[in-house]
Amino acid sequence: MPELPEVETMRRGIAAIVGGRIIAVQRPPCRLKPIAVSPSLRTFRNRVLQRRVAAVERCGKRLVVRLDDRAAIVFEPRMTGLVLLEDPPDHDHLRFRLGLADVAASQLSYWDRRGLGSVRLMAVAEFQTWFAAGRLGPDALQISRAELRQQLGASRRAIKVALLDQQALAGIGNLYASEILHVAGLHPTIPCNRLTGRQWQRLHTAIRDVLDEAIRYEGSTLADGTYRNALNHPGRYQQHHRVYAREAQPCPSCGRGTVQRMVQAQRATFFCPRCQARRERRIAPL
DNA sequence: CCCCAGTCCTGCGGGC
DNA sequence: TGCCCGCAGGACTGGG
Repeated sequence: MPELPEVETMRRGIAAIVGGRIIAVQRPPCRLKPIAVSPSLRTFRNRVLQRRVAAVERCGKRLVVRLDDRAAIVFEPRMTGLVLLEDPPDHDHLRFRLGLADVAASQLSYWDRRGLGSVRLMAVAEFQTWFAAGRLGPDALQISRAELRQQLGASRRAIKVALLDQQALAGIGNLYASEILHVAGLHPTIPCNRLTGRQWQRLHTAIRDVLDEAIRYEGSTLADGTYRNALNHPGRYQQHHRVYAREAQPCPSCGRGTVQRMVQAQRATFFCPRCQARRERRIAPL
């Protein structure tokens, strides 16, 4: 579930590791299937021990810990991964740990309940090649309106499905796709190539507004309680969701529609049929 | 180009 | 009380 706002909150939360020297790389004993760590732990250690953390960045839903030697440790939390300074929620799902010296934070932990996430050490050149190959589109917070339209405009896919395409733009997942379309007043099934210029403008604004708002509330912690920030505190944006997981409840925007749930590309989509009508009400001519 | 189903993985809650 | 099953969905893959 960590999407752009949650990963950005993680990034801000671990800023205190910058300047730290890596003095340990551990994979704590765990009876569960190990998560993907590459290269092997031995090679990983050889390359990162005694290196310093130069910066902590974010690319879409990935957290990038840059080292002082043109390499980076890339955390990809996928559904249930957390990057923490504090002790994790439990030790059964603690998957990976960096020991640090010379900074207040003595360790950085990667915790992942379902274990779908990964930790990869990459040369920065390798990472950039990966971007250049188009595996990851422009970051959803950086993308311009023109770029957004360029990336998605020709597609016949439903706009909701297209927003999840990380090759088109990076950072939006299932939860925020529904929230963004609601704020933009767009029906989730509209094909991208049918959106008008005005609708692209609304979509672009809504992407920025919803993601910024979610970051301000430190992301969304759903009913399962999994998501935590770097200090093991839950997010608060779930209290401000307009449609996500609010099926059959009154729409908080118009107060008259009822939030509907549908399935697109095997994923739940939530929307208000009144705020997000397939055919927009046209402004009455004079 | 794009859609769909299957894969990975664990925990939770519904149904019986 | 327990067990099975479906569901959650991010990234990826193979088939159509």
